[in-house]
Amino acid sequence: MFPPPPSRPLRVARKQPSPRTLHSAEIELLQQHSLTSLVQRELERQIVSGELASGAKLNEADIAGELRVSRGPVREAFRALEQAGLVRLEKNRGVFVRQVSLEEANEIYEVRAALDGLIGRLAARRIRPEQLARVRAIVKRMHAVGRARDADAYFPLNLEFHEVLAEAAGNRALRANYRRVVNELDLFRRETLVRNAQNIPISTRDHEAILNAVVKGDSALAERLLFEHVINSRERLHLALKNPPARAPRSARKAA
Amino acid sequence: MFPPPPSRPLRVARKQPSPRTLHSAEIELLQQHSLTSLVQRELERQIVSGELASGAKLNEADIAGELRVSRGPVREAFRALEQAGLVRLEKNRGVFVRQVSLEEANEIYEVRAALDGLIGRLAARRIRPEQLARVRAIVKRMHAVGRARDADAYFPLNLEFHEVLAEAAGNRALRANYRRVVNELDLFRRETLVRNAQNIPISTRDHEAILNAVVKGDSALAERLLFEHVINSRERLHLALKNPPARAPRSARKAA
DNA sequence: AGATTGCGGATTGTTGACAATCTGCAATAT
DNA sequence: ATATTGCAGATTGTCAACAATCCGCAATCT
Repeated sequence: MFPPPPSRPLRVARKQPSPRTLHSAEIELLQQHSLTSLVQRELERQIVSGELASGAKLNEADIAGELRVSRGPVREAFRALEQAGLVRLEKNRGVFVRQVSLEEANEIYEVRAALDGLIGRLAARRIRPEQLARVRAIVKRMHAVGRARDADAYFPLNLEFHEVLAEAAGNRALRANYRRVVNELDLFRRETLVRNAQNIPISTRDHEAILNAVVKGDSALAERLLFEHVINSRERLHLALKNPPARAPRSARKAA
Repeated sequence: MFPPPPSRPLRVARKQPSPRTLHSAEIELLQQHSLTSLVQRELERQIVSGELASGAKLNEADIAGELRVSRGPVREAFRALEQAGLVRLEKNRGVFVRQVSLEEANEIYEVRAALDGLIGRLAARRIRPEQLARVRAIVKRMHAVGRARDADAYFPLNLEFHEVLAEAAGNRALRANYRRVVNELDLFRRETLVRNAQNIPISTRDHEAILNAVVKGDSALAERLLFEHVINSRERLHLALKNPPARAPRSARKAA
């Protein structure tokens, strides 16, 4: 096992006798973040992007070495990531990328449905014109992608659709909670790797109906449609898991 | 400023040559928790109990000294508490017990309403007999306390009522999210110190109606009633803030 | 007088070292 | 052959020291 080539260091050069003039914005931005927060962000990125597989073990020393940082900030980042639901800590054993079981995912889906319902209710009333334009554009692209049965292209569009609506709801607490829940569900989806192109037309129809409700400002309808959309997504996921489409459905990877 | 008398140490005696026999349960329980998790739990307790006032500054060295622990575990606990929404970190400045503004509280109330709605929907279907008995008993005590206009006694009953329902919903992810949200709201309520005895009868009537819906297993009704109960609580809070009952309403304490 | 600059103490950020625990494997015993 | 014991290396938990930053106050300048 070779030590990976040390990637770009996170460190914000401690001593900065460099005469190069920094614009004040740059200075403040760099000074704002501690090493811990940078490590946290980087690990979060690697986890949600799938670079770090579900269930993978995170070695303190290795990560510290790769990011050119001592173990302290890494440990602090671990504590934050645990609260965020992205990793699991086992005392004296190590930390692992969280594995979300089907049962957990089912529960999380319900929470997400409730939050998405509220998002619909609020967004229908508060969405701003430029946000509405973005949603329209996304749905338009969904149609194109759907005709091509391109599941890989559809996936990020789906995320973006819901992201814009969450923003349009104009409630920061709601958005923060929503993000956390979606992150956890992504952990599960990444593990199961189920992306059924068959469902794209159904999903797109859902999105179109939601968009229409938001356009009309019908908050009750938008709420109901979004809630049901999430629950239906869950059911479609169950079906896909029972009838594995082509690839293996559940690679029950354990910790390394 | 005298150094506070060092309270009981958290430390789980490193070397334990003590011959006293420990029951296996004790051993496992102590070994399970790292100092970090114990510090975290202790600080969380102090914050939600109000021992640490909203906005108070938490000094690493002081806390470490009081708990007989080095600064490392304290810093790790801070990171976890930040993600839990209980403290705010300012780089190179320190950590402070989070202050929840009225605007934030309004947003959080909406999130709580959505989660409580889901709790009602699920609890109406899944509540078990002994949980139902507990809810009945709580509502009964609420009536007694309400007749006495005893706001201090009513407050914990209110918490317990919702806690039991959250448990009855039988969804761990929901319960975890709900707890976090309620914690944040408690932060706000503790700051405003509004406990209006006038509202007890109204609140109790709400709870009774919710209980009836749950008994009937009417999930749609329970969902609606719980959602509206939370929103109405928020409105009552607004009224109480506008018409300060007796004591000063908003003691805008800044950091120490 | 009011604003600015320059210490000095206090506090936070980071690091490396040490202690404790776990894991895997080999040696031994049954 | 199987189970148990006892290392040795690797990994995590904790700590104390060092570096960097911030804050308040006095000295200085305009």
